[in-house]
Amino acid sequence: MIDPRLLRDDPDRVRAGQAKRGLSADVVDHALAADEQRRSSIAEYERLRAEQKQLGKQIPQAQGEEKQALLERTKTLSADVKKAEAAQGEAEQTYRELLMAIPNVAADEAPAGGEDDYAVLEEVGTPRDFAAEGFEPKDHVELGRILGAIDVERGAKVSGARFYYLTGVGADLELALVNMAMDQARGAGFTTMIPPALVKPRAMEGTGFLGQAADDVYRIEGDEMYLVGTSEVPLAAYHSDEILDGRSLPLRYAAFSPCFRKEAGSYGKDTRGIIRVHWFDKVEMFSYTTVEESEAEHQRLLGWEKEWLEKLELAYRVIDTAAGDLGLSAQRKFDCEAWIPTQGRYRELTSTSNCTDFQARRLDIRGRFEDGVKPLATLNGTLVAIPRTIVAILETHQQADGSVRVPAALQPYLQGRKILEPVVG
RNA sequence: GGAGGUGUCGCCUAGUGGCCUAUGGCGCCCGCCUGCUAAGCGGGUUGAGGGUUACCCCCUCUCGCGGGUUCAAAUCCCGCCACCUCCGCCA
Repeated sequence: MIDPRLLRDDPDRVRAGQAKRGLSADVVDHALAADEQRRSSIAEYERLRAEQKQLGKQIPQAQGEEKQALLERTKTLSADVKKAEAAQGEAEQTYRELLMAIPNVAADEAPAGGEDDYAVLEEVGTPRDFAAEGFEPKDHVELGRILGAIDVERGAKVSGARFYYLTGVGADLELALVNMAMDQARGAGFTTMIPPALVKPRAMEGTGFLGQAADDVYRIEGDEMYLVGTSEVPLAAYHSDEILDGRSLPLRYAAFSPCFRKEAGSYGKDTRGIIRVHWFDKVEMFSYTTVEESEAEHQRLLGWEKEWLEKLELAYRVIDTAAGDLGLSAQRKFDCEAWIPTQGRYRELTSTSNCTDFQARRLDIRGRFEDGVKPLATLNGTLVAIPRTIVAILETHQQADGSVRVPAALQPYLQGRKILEPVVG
């Protein structure tokens, strides 16, 4: 939810924000009108209610006919108050729905436009030149089969398309990556977390995943529950309805959790392998801080993501996502994209978003500071999304014989293995 | 899933229809006192919204949440949620 103050005092900024995302500004005008309506209905209700309270006080003291007259008047007043209250509630809800539909105002620095209008901030490392080395790289599905690491056929048999089993060294790889990521996060001062992956509507709604993103969310039939698409959801909702001590900030959490995505609208995209799947595990970083500090915190999250990719010895680039490709809650987003040899292009491995006070307003997360109580800022960033990271590692570090070199930093987490050897021909 | 109990301000707590504009304590903040500290004394201390706006001030809502009864609800009634105890089931 954007700051209602901003909408009222500077609606042009909000309109500009809509335009930058390629969205209509109509909702802004509708929300402004609803705000007017809401305020006048509040005034009307409060006027009647004050009168009712005033008269109510006189009744116990009144006697006889005077009392009868008062009772007569308050009886009709009582009905008016009820009506006014209902009208106010309705106006309030209309306003709130419109306000909630407005996405966070993109940062000035974020590029305008859609998916393809990102800005490349930097490229780190050099994509490996397999032609120069004299062999054709195998893709991760083939490598996964040779190593006995990934079983997509049985994943499809048991759970359907876009499911997989990690087996043997594949399973070992996930556990190694998770432990390594958690060690890095712990070392950076994060509190480690294992959050629930099944949440109530409030958490989903509060993080902005029930708007246009709702198609991508699994809902549990018969219960008002959702499977999270990222642990950002339970981590943001963790402190909902709380007022945190401003001196305790920033609060940083790193969570390991499964993630579930319907991938609606992605039919035909990335159908091969485990680049795009309905379920995967992830270690996610999450920060609570002040709006003023959020930009610096965003850079720190990006820094930890880069540190992570460098330890895995991957070639990657950082992009500044265009406004139209930001989630509802985000004001700015950086993606780290690793080079995938068999695709000949960079693919998103991690992503970090600054949601400023957008989610905090929806979830009622505030901080107490010397100058009062204010909504906090929330930020999230991927440390490791398992399947894509495995894809990048296998494809990047493969050798001509189908074996895969283990990056030095990962070796201690893989029982000291330096090479993953093929188990089938 | 069944039965019973509980839910009041950061924490504990008083409050059984109008004098609740919610009590008292702890903690916290400000001040006084004081070699230092502690103690003592005085004051302050839920949050949201509206009006007004330099500051102040006024009003409404907020006793787990939502309805209802009533001129009037923390208080009575109904539903929901959370926690506790017991039973059943279960990894």
